[in-house]
Amino acid sequence: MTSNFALEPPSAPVAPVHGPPTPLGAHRAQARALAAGRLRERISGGHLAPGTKLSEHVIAQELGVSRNTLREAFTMLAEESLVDRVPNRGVFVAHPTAGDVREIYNARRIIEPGAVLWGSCSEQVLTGLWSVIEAARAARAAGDIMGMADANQRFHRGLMDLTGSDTLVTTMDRLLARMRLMFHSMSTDPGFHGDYVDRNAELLRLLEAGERERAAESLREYLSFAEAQLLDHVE
Amino acid sequence: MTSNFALEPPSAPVAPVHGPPTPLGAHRAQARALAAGRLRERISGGHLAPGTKLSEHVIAQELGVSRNTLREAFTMLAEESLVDRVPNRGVFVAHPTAGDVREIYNARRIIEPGAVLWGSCSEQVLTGLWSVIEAARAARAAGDIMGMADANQRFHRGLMDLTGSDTLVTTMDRLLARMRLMFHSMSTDPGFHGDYVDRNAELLRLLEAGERERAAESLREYLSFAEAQLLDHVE
DNA sequence: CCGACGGAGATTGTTCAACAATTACCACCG
DNA sequence: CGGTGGTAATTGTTGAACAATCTCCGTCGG
Repeated sequence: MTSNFALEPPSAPVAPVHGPPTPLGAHRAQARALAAGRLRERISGGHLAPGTKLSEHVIAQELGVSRNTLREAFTMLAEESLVDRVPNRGVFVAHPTAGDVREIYNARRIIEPGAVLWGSCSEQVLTGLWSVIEAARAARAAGDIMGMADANQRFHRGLMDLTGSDTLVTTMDRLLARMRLMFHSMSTDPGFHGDYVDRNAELLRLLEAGERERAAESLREYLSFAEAQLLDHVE
Repeated sequence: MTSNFALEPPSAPVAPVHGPPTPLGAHRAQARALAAGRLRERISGGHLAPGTKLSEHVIAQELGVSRNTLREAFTMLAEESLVDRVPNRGVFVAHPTAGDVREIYNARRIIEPGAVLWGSCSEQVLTGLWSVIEAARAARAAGDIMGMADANQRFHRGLMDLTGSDTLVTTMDRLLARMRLMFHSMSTDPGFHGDYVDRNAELLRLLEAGERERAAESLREYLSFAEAQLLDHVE
């Protein structure tokens, strides 16, 4: 049980070692990532309700992977806060509470206005954002609630492209994935994503006009409003 | 090989299931978290140089865990970007490039000034930050380079407490952990963390005085300066 | 001398089977 | 009706096994 873990030579704490020569081929099936992806889809898609227990034996069989591989997938999803791991009890689809809503919006109220205020507005990113607005309008015209919600999430994710940081894009992706968990319990609510489209468009207009402070402040209000609306539905 | 994955009933996509009854005891040893923690220490502490290959067989033996458990730990560390996983080649201690430096600072230039500009300055957080400044000054007086670097990191981590968001605190923790990987290659540089102490103190003074915009802008300049300095050393 | 070729050995990706510890379920009993 | 005990199921972890892949090294040909 006493593991010394003496990998490095005592005389030279930082040994000069050459890293991964070249990140080449990656053909062999990566069961872990595939399993995690399948579960992610199911969870984000609302096919697995929050709180659902994910039995190792059952899911492993359904996904066609071994229990060990599935456990690695669970480890990934747990790090993404998509599932909760309760020791000796199992893995459960995350069940966001009111506290989680506040937590998520506390984060969004920093990074989204930050991206708007300090990001770099490349032509490419802006046109991308406008195309998302267009998709949202089309969805609204078609009365496609799911499409509106989806476009709204893509818009906020797209804001992170202003930062040029993969870290922030990933952080936002995970935040939005957690939000999706809640949406599926209330997506039937008519007009829930109603005027978001116009507010997003207005935000983008301000941003393009160089009125960043106004855009950021507007976004912060928007987020607080959305948070309050969400908290109402979570009680 | 064809896995249907038909857990949920087709008629009721969102099945009502009760979540984890109560997140109670957690006594049984969690080898995975312990192994990940040990490795995290070794990596962040600079005892494992960037690029070092982490052999499953060797590390598993040294940590006293099975190869499967170690793999779960690797999965955690990979999600934290502390190690790189190269398919069929192995796991390597992350080796930040110049691009990674830019990536990290692009993120920090958003969330840190965001926290300063929009966070809530509770008395508790402010005194905490002042105590970190104090520790930094003590370290500087003692000529303790490591202590200064450590206090500097604790300061920037402490800024995230202004946001009240665990997500952002965790994000910053991971960014700083990646930064540490680079520092160990250059920590001997005299005066590398020299005037950071005073700049942090000035930042905190501005924040306390309610001059948030000035504080945020000052922090952004500071971060760009640090980034440039770091990029010099990475070539 | 140098580079292509090839094969043996080591390492990773994944699975399976097993066991102790813990939990869940349920019948029994006061 | 509530506590109690026991059995079955589940999780945490291990060890061994196997195919696929990579690494290394010696050989051969130019």
